[in-house]
Amino acid sequence: MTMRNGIELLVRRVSAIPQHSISSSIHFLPQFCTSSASPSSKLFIGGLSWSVDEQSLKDAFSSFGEVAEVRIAYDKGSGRSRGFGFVDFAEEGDALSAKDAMDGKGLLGRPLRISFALERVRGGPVVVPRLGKSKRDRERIFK
DNA sequence: GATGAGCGT
Repeated sequence: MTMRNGIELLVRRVSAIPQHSISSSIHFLPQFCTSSASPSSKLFIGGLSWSVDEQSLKDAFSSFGEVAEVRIAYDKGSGRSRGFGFVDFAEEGDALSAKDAMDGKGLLGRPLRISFALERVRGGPVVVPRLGKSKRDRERIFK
């Protein structure tokens, strides 16, 4: 568990909690909830044409830097594209410039919707911690 | 031969 993984996990847990009920010490968190500001080398690519495959997606982004991984979400049954995918860059800066340059731009006639990818959760359902009113209870979510 | 926001077989 890296520090950032821990923080992102924490963000996903507290994002469902009304902000006014949370201590002021974590009011900075919403900036991580906005996909546009989340620092990552992996991009979520939405708005893909059904006919875009992983090879053409990689070709469309490889001019911005070394592409470490490309995935397209396919329907389990039919095998058709679900219209979104992921592009992971070796360098975070390349991911940012690719996002800035390609977000809203067309690929095969469809405008791309690009944001930074959420961390894929490899466990079960996320458990939302129950917050109390005491300071000690609030600090429990940092463990 | 379909569909159009979303976060991955």
